[in-house]
Parts: sequence; structure tokens; C-alpha cells
Amino acid sequence: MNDGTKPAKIKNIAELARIAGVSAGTVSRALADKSLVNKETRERIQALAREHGFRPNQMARRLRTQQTGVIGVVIPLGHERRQHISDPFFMTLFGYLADEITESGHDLMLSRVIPGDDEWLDRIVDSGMLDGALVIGQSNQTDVIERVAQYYKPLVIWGSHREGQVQCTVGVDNAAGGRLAAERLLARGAKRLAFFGDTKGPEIADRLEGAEQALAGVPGATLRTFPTHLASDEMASQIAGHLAELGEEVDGIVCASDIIAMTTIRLLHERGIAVPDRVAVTGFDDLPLSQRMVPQLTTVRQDIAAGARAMVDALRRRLAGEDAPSTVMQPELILRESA
Amino acid sequence: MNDGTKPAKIKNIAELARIAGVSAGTVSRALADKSLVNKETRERIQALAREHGFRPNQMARRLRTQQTGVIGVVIPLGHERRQHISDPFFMTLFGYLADEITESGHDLMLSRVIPGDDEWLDRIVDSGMLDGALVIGQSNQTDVIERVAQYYKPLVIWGSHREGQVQCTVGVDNAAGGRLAAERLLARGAKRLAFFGDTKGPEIADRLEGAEQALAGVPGATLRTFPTHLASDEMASQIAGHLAELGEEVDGIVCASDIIAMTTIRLLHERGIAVPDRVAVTGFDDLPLSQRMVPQLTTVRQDIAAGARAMVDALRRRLAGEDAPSTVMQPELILRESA
DNA sequence: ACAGAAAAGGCAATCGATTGCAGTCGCTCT
DNA sequence: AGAGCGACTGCAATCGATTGCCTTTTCTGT
Repeated sequence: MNDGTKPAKIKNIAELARIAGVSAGTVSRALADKSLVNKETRERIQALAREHGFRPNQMARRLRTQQTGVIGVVIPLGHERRQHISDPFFMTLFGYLADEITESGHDLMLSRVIPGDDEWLDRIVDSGMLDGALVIGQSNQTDVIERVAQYYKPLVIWGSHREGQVQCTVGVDNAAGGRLAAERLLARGAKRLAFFGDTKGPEIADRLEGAEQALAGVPGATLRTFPTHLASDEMASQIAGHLAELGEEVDGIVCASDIIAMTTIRLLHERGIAVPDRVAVTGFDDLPLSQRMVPQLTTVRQDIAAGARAMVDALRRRLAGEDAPSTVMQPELILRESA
Repeated sequence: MNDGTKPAKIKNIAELARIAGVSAGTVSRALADKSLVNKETRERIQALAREHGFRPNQMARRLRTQQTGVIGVVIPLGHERRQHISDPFFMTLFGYLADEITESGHDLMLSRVIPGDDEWLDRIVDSGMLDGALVIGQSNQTDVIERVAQYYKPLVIWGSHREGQVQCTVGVDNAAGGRLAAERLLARGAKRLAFFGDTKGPEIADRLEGAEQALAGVPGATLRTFPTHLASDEMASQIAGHLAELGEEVDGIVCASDIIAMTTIRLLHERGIAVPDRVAVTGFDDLPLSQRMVPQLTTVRQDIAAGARAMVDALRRRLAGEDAPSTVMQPELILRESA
């Protein structure tokens, strides 16, 4: 069971203290490397701890110090059924957040929530397990988030910022992004546009609104909207349905995400419709895969790494008692092959 | 600050007990819905707690009960530098794991580790924060994992199983998968094969070995190996280098992952080389995106959802004191367009 | 009406580390 | 020599919930 070098396992500070011939308090201070205890004693105790593979119980420490060192990352699955979590955009953002949080010396706890009532976020922030929380995506839960944000400060949201909102959000200017995409299609000469995306969440709704704004100045241009799930298995069949309904009636498609765009291009290809020559397609996000596909995707870039940094930064400041405001980043059109 | 309905915030059980006119113990039992306390009292206390938005401190509960309800998910980044975590395969597996863990009533804590010494895993499992741990990928840390597995039972690894290993692994038969891929290429008539993948981790090494086995029976067939990072930014330029070095000398490529295959196809396309007509390409994993790309990817399928289920299941049994063995799943060749 | 049992709830120890306060020891300074 | 100070270290309270055991109350049966 043991590998020979570790004859006894020590389970708490008191036991280590007995072996070292000092009191528990001293051991605690020694392990925390406080200069209060004599350097030699300190090193002796640290060596002893290492030798026995002893590590102080975090639960007790956290109870006593009243801070957990844990940041919660919450993914609300409001209007989607299964497996939203596998959406590559969320996962990418999540990856960067994990990096940032780890680097700031915190642990990361993940909560995947399918909001069943209005208390899901309260349960999370009141659990006493978290120093702060990051929410990825507002879904259709903006009101719940807003209510909690009123009493719980260390909370930062990825999503859209609206005038007068209390919640601290970080996100891209989605309307501007939508405008960029539509403008690009119009500039190529497309007039009969479609928008593929589920507008129940504020972010996608903003993108649609931006696209509509771009249309405003162009006489004869039209835009039809088709609700499309973000990352579920039904997405492909939904899009197939949209394409059938559209028939020849379209020459440009604004997709609400790169994944939707990718699937759309795939399905157009199957139908023998050339992209971008017959139909031009834009994505949104600029995930790494958008430059790996054939054809490469013209898309609206969100700087996910910068977003993650901004979120963790805002949270850090709120943890310190300051009052960090929302951040709105500017999107950028990345011209590639698909539009 | 308050929304009117919650005049006082209660910070601990004792305080609630005072308000309810009972003892702290009774409140604890009432909140746990134990039949020991009178139904009416119980409901009264629960109502009171709801009304005041009170939720018992998890840290204290966990200290007392000696169980955390938290499962750690560890991603060791042994031989990769940056951002391995964004690898879609890991992320997909992670997503499924998150689902399973959440459903089994546990919380999930993520640790991203760049192993700097031999103690990284000890630190995690001894932190006292975790009931058990899941490790995604062995990387080049098989020995460290093996040592820890000897004394820490609730530990399940995604990766390769080797004869005589103590660690409980769940994974696909990578050698069989490599064989499947190579056999497919040979069956199409390809003879000059290449393998793109970094064989420092045991899983990829097994895939290569399987491919080599497939070659054995075919006279005149050759296989050259090119180390290729899994999901870093350099991957594209590495692969470009490989292709330049290979020149016309290749008619089939076994890629160690779907992402490598996707990038490879993209680069072949840029060079005007038709896939699969001039060069056939196989992937590994069968990520959702492999059927969304153009051309669709012929690949070796790992059932990630089933794998996640198996991992959590094994962990659950180990948590209960049983001794769950390793699981080796059979891979399946998915024939699509690229080979 | 009374023994005996069941039901309900209170008391206090416990989980393990942290930390303010107080005590001890050895020196220095006058 | 004795006061005074600094450097260490020990003592015990504390964080908040849980739970074994004991007491009180209520009910049942005869």
C-alpha cells in the first residue's frame, strides 16, 4: 500500500505537531511559512510534512478563514435542451477562463444549470462554496441574473449589456457585429438575405437587430429570420428545413455562430450550391476551426481570450471591493472565402 | 439592497434556530428533512429558511461530514505547452463528464495542471477538497498516475490500459483503432502512408503501433511518422512542413485526431491536392464536426458519451468501496468521404 | 391510574485549521 | 542585578453544521 518512504500517514495538524514536538498552532504557522516561527523550526516542520506527505485539510481552513479560493463558472442552459455545454464557443471561452482563474490562484468549480425555477443562481452564490461567480451566457435568464446581481457583487456575466443594467457584463457589441456581417453580404451584391439563429437570448437578438439596421439603407434588400438552435443535434435538420423553405430565394446568409455557418455550408455543398458564388455565408465568433474549414469562413471575430481576461479581471476587482463596470468589446470582420 | 420580501439575512443555523424557537440541532435535522423531527415543525422551519433565503454553509457541513460532494477533473498538460485545454476532444469528453457528474449529484472542480514535478497529482488528491478524481489523458505522466493510483482508490483515468497497471482506465483500444484506419487506406489501394501525431503519450503511440501492424501483411507498403502537436497553434505550420517533406511520396495519411485530419485536408486543398482521390485521409475520434466538414471525414469513432458514462460509473463504484476494473472499448471505423 | 414505550427535541462533542492573546525564555542595557 | 524588550511558542476560542445520546413529553395498554 505504501511505497516504503512514507511509513505513516498523518491526518491532521495535531498529529504532526505531536511528532514534531510542538503545538498545533506552531505547525499551522510553520506550514504557512510565517516569519513568526523560528526559521529552523519552520523548515524542520515543513520537511516533516513533506516526508509524511501531509497536506492540511482545505475544508477546515476554508471554514475558518471564511474564504474558499473557489470561483464558480456557471453555464445556464435556459432555452436549450441537451448538451449545450459542448458548444465550441462556450468551451473555448471556458478554456480561457480556466487558464485565467488558475493563474490568479483560484480553483474553478463548474455548474451546469438547467434553470427550473428562479432560484438556481441564488442557490449557487449562497452555497458558501464560492468566492465569486462567472456566468457564461445570459440565455433567457437575464432577469434572474439581474436580481441576484443586485445583492451579490462578485458576479460577472458574459453577454449583452443593456442600459441601466446592474449586472457586470463583458461581451462584444453584438449589434455592431450583426451589422458588419450583413453589410459584407450587401457589399458583395447580395439582396435577399436570411438570418439563422435563435433570438430568445439577448445576444443573438442583438445580432439580428444589427443585421436589420444594415438593411435599412439598402432599397430592395430583404431579410428573413429562421430560429436555429445553437449546438444541438437537431441543428442540421433545422437548417435543412430552412434551406428547403428558402429555395432559390436567397443569396446571403447571416449565421449567428460559426457552427451554424459550418453546418449551413456543408448542407449547401450537398445540394450543389456553390459558396460563396451562389450563396455567401458569414459566421460569428471566429473559432479556430473557421480558418481550417473548406472554404474558410468569413466571420465576425470576438476576441475570446481578451474577453476571458476582462471577466476575470472585473471579478478580481469586485472581490477586492472595487466596483468594476461592464466591458463592451468591438467586433471585427474577418474576410476569408465564404463571403 | 433587499427586494422587500427578505428583511433579514440569516447567516447560520443557530440564528435561524433562535427565530424558530428551537435548537440548532433541530434546525439541521429539519433542513435535512429527517423524519426525526415533527412534520409540522419541519415544514415551519423549512418555510422560515426559504423566506429568509437561508442556505446552510457547505464548508461547515463538509468539514463535519468528511465528504465534499466534489469530483475533481484533472487535465494534465504534460508534453504540450499552451492551451491544450481547448482541444475539442478533451472538451467534448469534459462536457459529457460534466453532465454525468452533475447528474450523480456531485459538484465538479477543474484542475488544469502543467506537471512541474512529480507531486502534482498528490497535491490534488490530498487537498481534502475532493471525494474522487477523474484524469483526462495520461499525457506522458503514466508513472506518476500509477504511483498515486496505488494509494488513492477513487481515481479513474481516460487513456490506455497496459497489462499489470494498477490504475483504473477507461478508453478505446487505440491499437485496434490505428489498425482500422490503416487497413482502410490500404484497402483503397494506398501504399505509401504517413502517420501524423505526437507519440509521446501512450494513446497516440498505440495508434501508431496498430497502423504498423496493418502494414505488416502488405508487401511494398510503407509508413513514415511525423510528430504533430495535438491542438496548438503551431500544428498548421508543422503539418505544412510534413507535406512539403513528403511531396508526391504519399497517397494515404493516418491522422491521430480529427483536428489534425481537418487541418491536413485544409492544407492539401490549398495545394490543389484532391482528397480522397490523390491522397486519402483518416481521422480519429469522430467529433461532431467531422460530419460537418467538406469533405466529410472518414474516421475512427470513440464513443465519448459512453466513455464518460463508464468513467463516472467506475468512480461511483470505487467511491462505494467496490473495485471497478478498467474498461477497454472497441473503436469503430466510420466511412465517409475522405478515405 | 400507572408502567412502559415511542416521539420529539435539546445538549454538547466533533470535524481540522487559524489566530489573538498570553506566557516563557534569553538577552541587553543601565 | 533587575528591568525591559524581543523572539518564539503554547493555549484556547472560533468558524458552522452534524449527530450520538439523553431528557422531556405524550400516548398506549391494562
